[in-house]
Amino acid sequence: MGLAKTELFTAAQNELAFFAKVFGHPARVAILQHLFKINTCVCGDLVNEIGLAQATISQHLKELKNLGLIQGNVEGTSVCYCIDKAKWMEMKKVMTEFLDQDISIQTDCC
Amino acid sequence: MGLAKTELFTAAQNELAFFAKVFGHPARVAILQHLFKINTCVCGDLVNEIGLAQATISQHLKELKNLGLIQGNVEGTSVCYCIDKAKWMEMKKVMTEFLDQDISIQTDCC
DNA sequence: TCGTAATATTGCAATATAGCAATAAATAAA
DNA sequence: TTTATTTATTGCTATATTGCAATATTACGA
Repeated sequence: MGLAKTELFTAAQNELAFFAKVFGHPARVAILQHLFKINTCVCGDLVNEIGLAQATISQHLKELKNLGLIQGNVEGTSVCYCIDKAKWMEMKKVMTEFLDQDISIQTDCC
Repeated sequence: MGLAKTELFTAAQNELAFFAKVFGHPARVAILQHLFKINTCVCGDLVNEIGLAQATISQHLKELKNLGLIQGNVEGTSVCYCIDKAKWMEMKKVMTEFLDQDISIQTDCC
């Protein structure tokens, strides 16, 4: 029904899926990459950088902010966004543990 | 319109989003973890392991297979699934590069 | 105060996703 | 050949997501 049965899974599995979902759209990937590349707060130019409408960018930023991966600081009429490094590290740990689960496996079956 | 404007983004950004999207559901996370944990082909018991209906599991397996992360080998009446290690490594590289982009950043702004 | 600029929110349409019952397909066993 | 077992597919419903135009909000500057 378009609704994941989260109660069937562990908190860790749901958390990982939640993080991964936010990366599941190229616009959010592009936003995060731009924030890292610029290495400073970004006020406004994301709409020009990425070709989507202002309302759409605002929505994607909201999702990233809700997850805690970015922070928004009001500065006059504009809002400056930057990566929340602590949250990024937390997310990275969760993702890396998942990605590295192949390391403990020695044998092959197929 | 429920449709990502992929043409606005680079191939790398779209590829990453494509990989991430498949991890964006706890059932697929659980399936992959089970395959790693068992460390052998899995024939059938995924439906019991995870609490979803057989048709639903089959759909999730199909998505993982389409992406190339798992292989399905027919064995009698059942189909045995296992991780495709080569594809897993390829995916891991793409994801890790994205996750590690914070390493090159020294300063902080906010 | 009024106008301007930047961002957020609302409301809508179109498409995507998740889930499952029912059914189909494939193969092994009797 | 018939039956049982296992997995895939179909068809459907409900919810989620993406995108944008229009509008609201907020704060600065004249």
